[in-house]
Amino acid sequence: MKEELSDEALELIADRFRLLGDPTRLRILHTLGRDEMSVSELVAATGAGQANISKHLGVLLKAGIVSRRKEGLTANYRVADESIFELCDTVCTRLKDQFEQRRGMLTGIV
Amino acid sequence: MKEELSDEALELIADRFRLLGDPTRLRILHTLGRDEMSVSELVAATGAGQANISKHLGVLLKAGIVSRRKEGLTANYRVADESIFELCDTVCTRLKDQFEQRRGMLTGIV
DNA sequence: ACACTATATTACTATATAATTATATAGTTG
DNA sequence: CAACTATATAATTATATAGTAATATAGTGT
Repeated sequence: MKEELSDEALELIADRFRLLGDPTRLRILHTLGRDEMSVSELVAATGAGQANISKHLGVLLKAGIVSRRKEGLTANYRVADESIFELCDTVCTRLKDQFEQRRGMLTGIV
Repeated sequence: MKEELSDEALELIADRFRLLGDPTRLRILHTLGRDEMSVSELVAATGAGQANISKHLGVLLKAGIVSRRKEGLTANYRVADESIFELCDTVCTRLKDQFEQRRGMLTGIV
């Protein structure tokens, strides 16, 4: 039996994928890794603008992918949803396989 | 040691996530499931326009997520990259957990 | 050859959103 | 309180892309 997925459910899932479909957000998440970092640390580490980083962090926070801990003036973020690492690993592995396979299609020609 | 991910690598991974970040494409993939279907079958099953389905299938094909088998006039597609099911399951499970957790935050108030 | 059908492509419109600049907010220090 | 700092927000611009209508392409049957 195939479950019926409603349009709303598909929207929710698509939203989550779209969230991960931005290089700057992936850069933020990869830079954070398992550590906690402040906005300015992320700005320094990624080279992106402060407003841009703040906005992306806001998006990730609202989606529950990161958590925020305020401490005085600084805001410290950390990855709250570790499943994103699994997702990225799956995608990365699959992409490597795919390139390997496509490379294989061309060997023996030259 | 944390691997350094280049901007190009992040782009590739983000591209893949962005590909999955569209409800219509998710609908197509979910409708396909493990079966092979023609474009017109997909059009009928999803309710989307023919041109739209064709375009999305083209995108998915170029990305290697589906494969195409032409048979006379009809084009039959099937999911070629089963890892997408794993990705969707992971996201879906995580979203459910998240909603359950957020629901828990509100219980006992009313 | 002609009509018909299935799919792909093109051109267009509308919408979403990433990046940036400027500004607001709020905590800190003198 | 004034100056300073860190972060967030608003407004703007530019770009990407989803959906659609029209058309092209190509296989099928008469």
